[in-house]
Amino acid sequence: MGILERKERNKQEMRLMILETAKEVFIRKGFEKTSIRAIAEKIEYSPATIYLYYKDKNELFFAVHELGFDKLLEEMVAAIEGITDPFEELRRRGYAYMKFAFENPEMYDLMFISNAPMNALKEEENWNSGHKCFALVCETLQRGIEAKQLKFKEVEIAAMLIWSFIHGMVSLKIRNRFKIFNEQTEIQQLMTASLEQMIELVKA
Amino acid sequence: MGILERKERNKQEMRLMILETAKEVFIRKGFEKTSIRAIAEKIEYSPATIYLYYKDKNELFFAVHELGFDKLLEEMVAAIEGITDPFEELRRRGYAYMKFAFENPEMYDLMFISNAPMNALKEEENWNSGHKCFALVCETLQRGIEAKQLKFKEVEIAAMLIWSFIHGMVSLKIRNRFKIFNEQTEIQQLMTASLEQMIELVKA
DNA sequence: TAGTTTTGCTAAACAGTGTTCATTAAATTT
DNA sequence: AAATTTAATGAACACTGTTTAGCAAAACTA
Repeated sequence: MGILERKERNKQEMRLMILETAKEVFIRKGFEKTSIRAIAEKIEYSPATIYLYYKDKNELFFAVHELGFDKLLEEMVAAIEGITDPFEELRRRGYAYMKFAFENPEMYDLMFISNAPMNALKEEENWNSGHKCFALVCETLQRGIEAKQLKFKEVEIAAMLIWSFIHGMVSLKIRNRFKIFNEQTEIQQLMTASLEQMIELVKA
Repeated sequence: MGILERKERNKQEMRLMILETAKEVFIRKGFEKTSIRAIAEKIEYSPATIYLYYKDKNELFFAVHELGFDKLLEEMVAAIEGITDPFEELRRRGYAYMKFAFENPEMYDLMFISNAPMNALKEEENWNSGHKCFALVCETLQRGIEAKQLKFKEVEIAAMLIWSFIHGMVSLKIRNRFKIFNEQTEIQQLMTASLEQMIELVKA
């Protein structure tokens, strides 16, 4: 039955085309300003067609946000290449996370700030994309705690504290709240210094 | 010229009515889902009338977000009533900030997560509402540093670190990213424990 | 091969959004 | 009483996400 296979292949190709176009438009124009119609025009299909492949806009952008997690995961793995010291791992992963956010602000926004992808997540499902990244950080923290290099006792608390801090910093930057600082303050520099300070604070 | 005065008064009353109604609708339905038309219906005026008092939706919600800052400021001041120890001040203000976010999640969202109010802020203007709150925290931190109760040397770094951490935690909660944790994890409890851990970490 | 069914797609519409503007009705001034 | 200023609006514009009836082309069946 080669026909069915070809059809399935075409379907997947179409899904991919929509997905990549959505990603491209979304990164260029931002999530809020990206319309289904704009994506449809770019792939030269009618807007209604998109709804044959994705349930709604939230579901489409959930798929896009998963692409972001693939990339982040990759970079979080690459960040500790050749490293064995858990503490150094933590530092590198902290910087890698921040770097990702700086280089892909729109994608970071969709992944960790925007409501869209979480609205597509049904109550009983769990957030697999998130889980994988989170597990990596937890492993690093766990080893750091076991090696007594960190002033933490519980991984959960450590994970929440570290993640919240970096996410807070990055999201305040992305959503423009660092206007609160003095005009001449070099924000990016201050962010790096804060991350360094945080690393210093958790060192046992 | 009593007529002109009455007119000015009426104008201010109208602005206030729009503002308070906007606040009410927004807190109930969330920012994105609050429409100018819904506010107009509630005050029994046409949607166009709102545009005679506020330039656009962003400007109206900028005004609403300022109400939030008035309240937060109040609570940040009240939080340290009768306290003189800078370290205890920091703890109380940390909890007060978190409590505010918990009790007014929609308002917190508008104040610190949503794009809307910052879009209403012209490039040359500065964010006064934010500044006042920020100054309070900086004072507390400054005194803590001077009293050598904190492991910080620079207020800017301290402020960014502490604020980013609490904001990160609160915003990850509000935007549903703590789904990343185990299902049975008691998030609110973990958040308190993390805040306590953080306070412990910065203690000199 | 001819007829039937299935598939993939779309035009058009629905119900909503923020925003603008000519027009009206009322209040104020002359 | 007439002219002017002001406040408010109805109706429209240009969008948005989403649904649905209908239409060709492809696939299947006789």
